[in-house]
Amino acid sequence: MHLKTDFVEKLRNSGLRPTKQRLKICDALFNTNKTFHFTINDLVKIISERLNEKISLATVYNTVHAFKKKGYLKEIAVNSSQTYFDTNTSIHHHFFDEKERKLIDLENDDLSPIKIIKTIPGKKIKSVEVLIKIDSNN
Amino acid sequence: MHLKTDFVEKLRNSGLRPTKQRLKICDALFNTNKTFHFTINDLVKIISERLNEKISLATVYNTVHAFKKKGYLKEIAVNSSQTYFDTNTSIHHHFFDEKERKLIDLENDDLSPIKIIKTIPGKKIKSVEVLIKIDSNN
DNA sequence: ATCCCTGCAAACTGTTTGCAAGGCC
DNA sequence: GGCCTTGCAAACAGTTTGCAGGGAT
Repeated sequence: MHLKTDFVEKLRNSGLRPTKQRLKICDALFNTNKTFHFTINDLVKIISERLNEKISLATVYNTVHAFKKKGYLKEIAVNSSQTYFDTNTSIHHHFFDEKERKLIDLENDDLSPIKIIKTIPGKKIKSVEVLIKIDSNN
Repeated sequence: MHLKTDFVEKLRNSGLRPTKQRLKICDALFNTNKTFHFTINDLVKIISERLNEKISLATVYNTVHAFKKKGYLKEIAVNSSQTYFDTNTSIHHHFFDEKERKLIDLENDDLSPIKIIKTIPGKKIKSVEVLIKIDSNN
């Protein structure tokens, strides 16, 4: 588990002031061993329900974007109605459960390696994302 | 190239009435040998600029969704700010040029085959999408 | 003291919906 | 005639922005 002082340092090191709100958001996002996936809405709910705190929506957006820019969060393209974020910033891929509207990590071994043969002149690859949509059997 | 009567039949066969608006949209989307990628906005522009026609936004949305439901269009998850559609409904993957905001098809040979080892109990795979974001070299 | 950050409300973008008028069968 | 479709405007959801007050350094 992480200590509050870790977060303070983490923020300071990235040039972000360790405000009360940002520390709460760190607490909600990173104070766990496992990575997780969330929308802004999820995060607001977690903050208000689990941490019993109220942080302005604008601040949550600001902070999530700041964290993304600093590389602490990754954005996942799922569909156009909601933006999903992932606390696991390493290269990995996802299942998306359409019914539950939830992302599930794929480990490296869960997928054959992806080799891209085609290249586009003057362009370089920035990211490779595999999204596997799943649904109930019935 | 397609004849107008082809579109009339196509629509009728899928239980959609061949209205003037839908035929125009067919004309804009399918009257070409090559597949293409578009947002609703792109489509509205094409209709008004190239075909010199004005179709209500609601109708464009209705029609695109109807075509998608009938399997004539595929939706591509790129990011959360805009929905992209593809007239190529076969299984294939994409580059997304972040600067140009444009999709580029990958042919089957352009990518190593994707094997998914992991399974989720009670769930089946509905689709597999690979999105490769690219950007300028400099 | 300075500059950054927060919170509120208003604004904005892309999309959906309700409903009356019109078009297809 | 009956039902489907269109078009407009209003509504809506998620996100962004402007700005005044508050907090960190």
